[in-house]
Amino acid sequence: MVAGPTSIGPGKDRLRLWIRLLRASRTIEAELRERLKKEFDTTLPRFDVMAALYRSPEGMLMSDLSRFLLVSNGNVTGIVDRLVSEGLVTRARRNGDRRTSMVRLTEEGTKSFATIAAVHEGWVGELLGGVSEEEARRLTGMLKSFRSNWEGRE
Amino acid sequence: MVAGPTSIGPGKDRLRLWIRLLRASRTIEAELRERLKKEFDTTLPRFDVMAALYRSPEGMLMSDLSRFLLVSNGNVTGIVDRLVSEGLVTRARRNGDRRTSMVRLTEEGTKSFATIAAVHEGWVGELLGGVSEEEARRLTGMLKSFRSNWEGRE
DNA sequence: GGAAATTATTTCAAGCTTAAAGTTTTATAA
DNA sequence: TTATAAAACTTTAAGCTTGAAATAATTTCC
Repeated sequence: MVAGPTSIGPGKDRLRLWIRLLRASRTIEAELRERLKKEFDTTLPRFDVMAALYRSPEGMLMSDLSRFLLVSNGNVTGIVDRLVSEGLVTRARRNGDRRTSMVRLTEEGTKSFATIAAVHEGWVGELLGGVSEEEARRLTGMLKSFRSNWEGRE
Repeated sequence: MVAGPTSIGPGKDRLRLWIRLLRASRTIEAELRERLKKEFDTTLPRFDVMAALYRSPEGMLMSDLSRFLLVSNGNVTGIVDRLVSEGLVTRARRNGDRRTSMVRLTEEGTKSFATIAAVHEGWVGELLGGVSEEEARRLTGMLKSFRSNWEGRE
């Protein structure tokens, strides 16, 4: 998936784009993962879950998290389990629907995330330093559009 | 890593770009992974390794593979182990340097990959259909540049 | 009301992934 | 030489990831 096109033809430019896209995101992701580990002894998936919860102080259901983060249900279960055992997150059973539980950041989790997020934003700024803010806005716009074609069919 | 910015400020546009980039590649990657599983009973990492080997009929060392695919050494060991056990790849010890072994596609592996790659290219064309070929070339160019800033330091 | 379907979540097995530690082989250099 | 370092690779432990199966609670509808 990270290799170059194996043939030439009509789809060639889109294939090249996809390979670039994947290499770029993997490279940046690897660097961020390494720094999160070294500087804060945490992981990207934990960071992702905490980021989602930080935006929803009222809490999120497990299924909200999995939908929002584009990962499977079972995956979220494990990550939340670990965050709970580290005291960064709570799972509160609900009276209304006893199948579900509300996941929230603890006070410690909130403080911890705020610290990490500030540094993280700086890292991203650094790693994407080759793109001007203006160019970043244009690229963002392009990326916004290109999913709509096929997503949400079936 | 997939959530939106948690603050506003100077790095905001780059952070937005990074989040878009990651969401886009994760969405496409997930779709491709699912199709590879359903249609060919294989996985993305296996496909990646085979794609790399397909470009190098003379073979690749394990370390070549790991460098090219941007993954760790130990990771490649496991994937190649499975490909070998499936008869798609061979590991040939070398006379010159007995620490290393040359990894090559078998005849079956070559045929299998060619089939899958053709279909795969079509999928990418479909999934990136919202981007014109012209636009794809421009985006590719932009992505090409934006790593050079920080990569290869230290 | 009660069977049947749906929804929310967890569990499980298999595989992917990394960093770190271990093994074997080759290169360096005193 | 022959110790020491370096290189190539594998192994290991821990965690991430998925899809499928299992569990439990709620809703639907006869």
